Amino acid sequence: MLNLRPVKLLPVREQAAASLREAIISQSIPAGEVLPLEATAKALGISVTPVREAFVILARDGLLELAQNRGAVVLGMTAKNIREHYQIRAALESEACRLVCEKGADLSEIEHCVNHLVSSGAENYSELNQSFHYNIWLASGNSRLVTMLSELWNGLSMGLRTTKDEYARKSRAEHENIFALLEARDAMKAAEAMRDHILRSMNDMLTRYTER
Amino acid sequence: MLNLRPVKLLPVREQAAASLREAIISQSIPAGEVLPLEATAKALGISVTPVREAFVILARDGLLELAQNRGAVVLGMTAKNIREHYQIRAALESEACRLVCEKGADLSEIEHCVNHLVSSGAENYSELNQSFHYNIWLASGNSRLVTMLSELWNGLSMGLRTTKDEYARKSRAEHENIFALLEARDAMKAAEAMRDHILRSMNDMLTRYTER
DNA sequence: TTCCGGCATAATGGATACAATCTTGATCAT
DNA sequence: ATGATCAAGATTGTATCCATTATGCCGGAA
Repeated sequence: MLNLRPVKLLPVREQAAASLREAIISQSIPAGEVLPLEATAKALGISVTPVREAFVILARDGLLELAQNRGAVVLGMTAKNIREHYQIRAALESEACRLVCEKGADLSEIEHCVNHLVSSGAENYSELNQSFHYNIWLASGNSRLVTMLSELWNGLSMGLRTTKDEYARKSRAEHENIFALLEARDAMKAAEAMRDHILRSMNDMLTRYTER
Repeated sequence: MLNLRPVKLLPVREQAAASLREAIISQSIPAGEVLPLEATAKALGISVTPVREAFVILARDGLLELAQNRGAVVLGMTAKNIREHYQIRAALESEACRLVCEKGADLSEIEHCVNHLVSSGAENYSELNQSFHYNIWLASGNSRLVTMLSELWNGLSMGLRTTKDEYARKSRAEHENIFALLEARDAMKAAEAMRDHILRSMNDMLTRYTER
């Protein structure tokens, strides 16, 4: 018989964290705002306990600050924030490249992503881009690295999607270059290329955020 | 008049997290154990609400796993765990060195630590070592990096203190070398030296953990 | 007017009690 | 021995309650 029982979803704290994350990075909730405990619980249709846990998660993700007796303050995307975020990503992702080279990991998934990125149009660029990076993290074999980078990605990178074609084209070329270096198992150069790739997109974001 | 009111300590959730962290990394609580909610709350002399938040914190630190409806499971210090931990530290700390060089940060605090490390005995090696690393993080100017590395340090490095003199001597020489490269503002070499330093201590830890 | 201090309100941090759901282990029949 | 049933215990989420603390307003003094 068909089992129609609803699948067990993520814990409520995770769902709440996801909802709030979405709202914060899309700036539906402006920076500086404080999130009242009961009000947000009511708004999400849940009780306060999982909301507290969600606040802890988001604070660890760098999206909130839990100030003493003053509640959860939404942190804005200041230039400093963006810079710090990308510097950390650069460090971790270049380490991932190094590990991939050193352990001679399988590259077929990564190659797949690169090929799609080159051939397909720009409409699903964002997903393919994420997929490319994610598969490198996976291939590094360091699961802790994967979770940390996933959290970072959710924390800010998701809210800072590149839309300009110009950037997408540059990115694509860099992806091909990185893949070639991974294939050559050149740990140093691959790590350096990834670092440059991420720091360049950091600069793109910074100009986009300051020029408006 | 003298103010004898007790200073406001950290939130209870942080204290609880610290206590449990200590217990886990010192292996007072063996790996695989599950931490019952009410029992731990009672053991810590607090209520369950902050304990839940502490569990979330420790799960993010990689010391616990929050399994669906099965509570908080203590994760052990397997070789894989240690390797992943140090690889991430290596990435972040070498990035810190790079940033210190690039921005030409003030090195006086770091120099101070090195001098003390060289001159003083081995009894307080651990604190001086931590202080050396911490001041590099600070000098990088990336506050997010500081918090992440602090959490990592609390998560595992604290529980894996080096005691052997042999290691301490090697470490000291490496610290001097790193400082010299920082002073020379040689970002590449300083980053590489820090990376090697941390990966070497990783290997020391791995042999210590597998040889017993 | 401007600045300072006290007071009242409101919200947080934490405690506690409780309902519902899930895991688990033991019992029992096949 | 194997497999299903079922009861006990734990977790997850809900609902309040209380003490402490931040904050804003108001009034008085310089």
